Amino acid sequence: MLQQLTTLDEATPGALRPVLQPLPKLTEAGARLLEAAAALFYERGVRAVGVDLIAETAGTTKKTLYDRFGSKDALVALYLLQRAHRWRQHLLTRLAEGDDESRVLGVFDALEAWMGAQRRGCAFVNAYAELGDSEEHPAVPVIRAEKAWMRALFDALTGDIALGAHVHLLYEGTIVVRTAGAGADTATHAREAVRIALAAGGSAPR
Amino acid sequence: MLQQLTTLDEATPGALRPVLQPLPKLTEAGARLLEAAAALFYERGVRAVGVDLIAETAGTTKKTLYDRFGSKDALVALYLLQRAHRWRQHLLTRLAEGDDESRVLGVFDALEAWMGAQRRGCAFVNAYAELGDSEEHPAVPVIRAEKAWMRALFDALTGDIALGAHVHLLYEGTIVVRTAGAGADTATHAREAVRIALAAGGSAPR
DNA sequence: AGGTAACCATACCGGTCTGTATACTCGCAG
DNA sequence: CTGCGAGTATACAGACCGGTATGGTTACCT
Repeated sequence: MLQQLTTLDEATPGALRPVLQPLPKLTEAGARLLEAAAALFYERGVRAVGVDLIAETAGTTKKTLYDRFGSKDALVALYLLQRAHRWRQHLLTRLAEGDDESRVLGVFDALEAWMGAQRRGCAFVNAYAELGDSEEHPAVPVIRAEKAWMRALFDALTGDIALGAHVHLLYEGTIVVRTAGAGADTATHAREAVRIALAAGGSAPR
Repeated sequence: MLQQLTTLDEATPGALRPVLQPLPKLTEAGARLLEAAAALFYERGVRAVGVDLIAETAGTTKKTLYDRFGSKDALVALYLLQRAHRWRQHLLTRLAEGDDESRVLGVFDALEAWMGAQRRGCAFVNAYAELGDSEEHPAVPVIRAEKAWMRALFDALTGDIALGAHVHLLYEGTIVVRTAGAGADTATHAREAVRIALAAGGSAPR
């Protein structure tokens, strides 16, 4: 089952295939640049962070940045690609060692653990919001692929398309409300909502 | 009931009170500026739009913009305030003339009608994503108030806090998935999810 | 007639943006 | 020992940013 999940991307349409491509190998300074960019992009937003700051934070120069990544847009896309990679690793690790009663609820546990230290919500939603109407930005397919992957995950975990869609809506809603909302009890309500959805879904969670 | 909803803000904590303040009266050029800013902000994002462009689009000057609004930040906050105002008006109008079977589902119908022509998702979530770590931005309380208002609306419509939270998660998730997701069947799945939540909530929708 | 608020037009400020260019050092493999 | 990839350092281009300053022109109100 988990083996199937880790290769879930290959079952998705061709447009989403690149997401599975292994992350490109980076030089030493390149890795520092991506790490610095990721932290800054997530915390302040991709438009609010300039390449000068990224290079300085990484202890290197703009020259190296452009030699390695070509453009800021490409760096943004790679940042999201790496983040998706890490989130899936975190998720699948948690699901592997989760208790058997419900892997679906395990996703929400993993989300809670993941977001515990991160106050800025979903990096993909944030990036999409900032890209505006530039639909041709290289990060857009990465964002869409991430959402499609999560939806496919819930479909697989619940074994039902409607139920998967329901839980996926709860998943995305949870992130939004936890971030921009006020409620501190979001996690509790989300878990209860998932239980209700699963109970009404007819099939027991696998 | 609807009378109660229209004054829902007054029941919220003091911090959210300013949201109820009537929209300030604008001069002629001021109104054009706000209208131009609203369209540009929503379509391209608040950071991507400069005050020069806003003034030019409105057929006026930066001088007038700063005379009327004081700062770009204040203009952003007012843009969101006006948008919240219009969304609530749209929503309450639709709920008033909705069929009796379920006002909760009516919210999702109103959302569908509202978002039909708008491709950029939730203006509040987008703005929050762009503001980054500047928590002192004047738009932040407007955003939080909007989410709190929607949550309070669902609480009132369902008559149950847990159920209101559940439906609110579905509501926020629907916007995200419809925008950044791929699924075209989001509306159908969302309605079905709401029906399940209501059926399991115990109390019939009012 | 006088005052005032609104508006238009234009120029400017310091700063920042992405991206490029030049010149140098270092380690290493052929 | 030579060539080259990688990295450092600095400077610069051209555009754009939010915000300010100056001045002139309506329209309305008392």
